Amino acid sequence: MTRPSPVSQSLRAWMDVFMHRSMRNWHNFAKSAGLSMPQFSILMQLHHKGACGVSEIGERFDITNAAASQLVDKLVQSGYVERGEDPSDRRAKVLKLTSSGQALIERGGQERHRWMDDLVKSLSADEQKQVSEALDILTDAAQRMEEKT
Amino acid sequence: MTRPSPVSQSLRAWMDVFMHRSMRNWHNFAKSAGLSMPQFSILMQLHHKGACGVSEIGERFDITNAAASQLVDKLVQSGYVERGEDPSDRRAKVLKLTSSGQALIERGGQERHRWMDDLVKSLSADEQKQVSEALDILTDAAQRMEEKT
DNA sequence: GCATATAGTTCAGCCCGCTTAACTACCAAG
DNA sequence: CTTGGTAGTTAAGCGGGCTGAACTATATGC
Repeated sequence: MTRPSPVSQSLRAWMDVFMHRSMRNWHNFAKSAGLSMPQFSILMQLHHKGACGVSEIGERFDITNAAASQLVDKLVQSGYVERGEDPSDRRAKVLKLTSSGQALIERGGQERHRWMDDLVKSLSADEQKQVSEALDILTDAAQRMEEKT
Repeated sequence: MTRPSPVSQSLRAWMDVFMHRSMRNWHNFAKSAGLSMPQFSILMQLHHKGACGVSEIGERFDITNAAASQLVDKLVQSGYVERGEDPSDRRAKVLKLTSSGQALIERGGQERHRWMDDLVKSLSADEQKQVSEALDILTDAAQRMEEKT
């Protein structure tokens, strides 16, 4: 058992402080929009990764294509997702957020992150710069790791 | 509507990526343990806040006591939670993690930590130092804010 | 052209989470 | 002791997520 590095410890501390609160915000927002968690997760997924097919949804969430198809269908009927044809493969569908879906995700982001603005305001200008740069480094690294999986 | 500062934007970007990843880890781990998300959330709650009664579970997750009672009962039958008597109030129950439940939560924590450690390893030494300092600043600021509320 | 594989849909059926309502057991105040 | 409130359980019923299986339609390799 190797000891975790200082960075890992900082990361864990950060996570422990904020995980619970953010999770609850996220869940409550989905619920208030009349969406189940799986449904909202799909919207998040489309927002993050852009348009994709039904099978990719299934793979991401480790469910069958049947389940993915059914979930997507509900989102289509709710007006949050557009299910278009793929011109290069007439079997495939192209799923993308509608403007309504986009707006929902953005509104969720605003609500979930409002407390972050207050947090940022409590920092000095120098601290803000430092934090900003460091978080960009982390975000880039995390996205690179995500792509590799 | 004021424009978010660069720091806020960095913070939001990071939290988006981080939450997305964390949710998936969490969900997969719960699933692999044969637990639903609500069930696993209750275990997390008990781990974080310690023993409590059934009604407190209901309040935390904004569900009726009936629902809380049913969820808890499943966890008791799975051997993760002990439902004991409260000597000071014979109506109330005292819910706490069994050693098996404790072990499960800790194992879940290790899996999350592994991802973070991998993330840290993908950074240079300079970047690690920078990130570590920044996260400590954030965590301290957050805790100061927590105290004021 | 034909066989096989792939993308997606539909359906029956199951389990789960949740609510309402009815119930037990207990506490606490008059 | 009675009355009213509180902690928790149970049961019926609803809707949601998920699966396996059967199906359509399209793509691809021989």
